[in-house]
Amino acid sequence: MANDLAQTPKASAAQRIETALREEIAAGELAPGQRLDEIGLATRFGASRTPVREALSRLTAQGVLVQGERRGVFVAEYTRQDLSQIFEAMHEIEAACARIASQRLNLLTKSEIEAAQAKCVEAAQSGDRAAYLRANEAFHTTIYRATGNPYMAEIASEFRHRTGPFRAKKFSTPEDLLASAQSHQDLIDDIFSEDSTTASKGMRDHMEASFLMALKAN
Amino acid sequence: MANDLAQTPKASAAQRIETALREEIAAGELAPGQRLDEIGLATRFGASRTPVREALSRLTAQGVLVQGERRGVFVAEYTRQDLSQIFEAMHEIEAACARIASQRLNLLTKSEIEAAQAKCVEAAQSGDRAAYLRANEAFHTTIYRATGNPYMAEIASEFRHRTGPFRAKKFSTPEDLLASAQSHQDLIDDIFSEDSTTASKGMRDHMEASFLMALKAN
DNA sequence: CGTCACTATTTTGTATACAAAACTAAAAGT
DNA sequence: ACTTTTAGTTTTGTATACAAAATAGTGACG
Repeated sequence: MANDLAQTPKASAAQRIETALREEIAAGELAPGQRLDEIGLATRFGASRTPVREALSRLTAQGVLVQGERRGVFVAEYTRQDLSQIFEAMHEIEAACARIASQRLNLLTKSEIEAAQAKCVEAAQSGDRAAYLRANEAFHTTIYRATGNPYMAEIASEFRHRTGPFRAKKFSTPEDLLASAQSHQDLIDDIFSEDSTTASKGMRDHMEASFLMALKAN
Repeated sequence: MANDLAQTPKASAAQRIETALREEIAAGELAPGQRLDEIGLATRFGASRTPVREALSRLTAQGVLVQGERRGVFVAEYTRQDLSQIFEAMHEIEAACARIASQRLNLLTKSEIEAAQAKCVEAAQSGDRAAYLRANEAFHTTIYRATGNPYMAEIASEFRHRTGPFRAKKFSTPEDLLASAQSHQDLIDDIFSEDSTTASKGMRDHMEASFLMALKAN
């Protein structure tokens, strides 16, 4: 039995680098607009430029990075307008997920959503911000999966990744965590109503509240 | 002044290969499920494996290609279920575009949409199938642009490209063209109502009708 | 006759090397 | 002093080489 601590025992270097960079960007460790030089990353990850280039190439194709005018790849940097448009698109996609999920509910997906929400509540009550961020992520991912549509789920995940750096700062106070968890509960009620209009409106409301919370943190 | 016939004078080899492959796949020259071997492509394009790998990597990230279980990259092959899921996602995104567009109408976007529709009607009445396909494409793209949200527009375009090979066969009869044009007109009415619910429902109806037409053609 | 093991070939992933492009900076000329 | 040119350095893109993994093929043994 392999060591569980070795997270990705047989992942290629390119994949390791890709996910590592994605996480760092999502966590805001790599600031938007920052330039990523290949050789630096190569030495940092103890690899050559080849796998680094592959990782950068894929992240660029996903919109996490952007290719500069002349030279270099940069962490995607968004103007206020860009951000508002990206969030608008994200809201629409999340609402569509909620809509589809509401039409395809079953005992399994329902229990999965409830389990994910339970973890959110737990993290919120203990005031563990990092844990809540993870649980919140998992909650939304659970809804994506509940659509039963992997294509829909993938776009939604992609947008979540894109907006990661800008959502990272929210949940500044313990009260925010509890408010978010409550908002989740309202959303669940709307989705479980199995009415597509109610479900998508519920998600829009939740996303709106979440967005305002993010704005407040900046 | 440079020669206009040299389409991409300073495009990198990797980009040339990427777009060439994308077009071949969209045109159906490379069949779904077909394996793409790096060395073969390299010799075919007169390049080395490095730019080929970069192109394959990006196309994989975009879902045009898929990585096989064990070995090799393959042209994405969709099962009936996959297709239904992809179309479902596409419908949702198109509906979201219609919804946003309806909230952001102005004289310019209205006239653009009407102009695009006029070309559809013209092509439909003259029974020019190829022209209608182009006009239809332009019509939907116009709606994407009318959202004022390039991110939304890009996802929508992406899905339209993905489903291109499977929508190509529809519009078998001249009556289909006229029916589609009429469906467009209904859709325009719904969008111009400036009621987001009506607009998104209108697009859903249109997409549904269009989808059924595509099914009929197979 | 079938199964297992071992070798050989293909294929992928990574490293390194090199050429071309572009930015930087310094020097020369006006 | 300012522009232009030109050398130098960084950086990107591509090619080739090599190692590791995987599949296929071959033969031996049950």
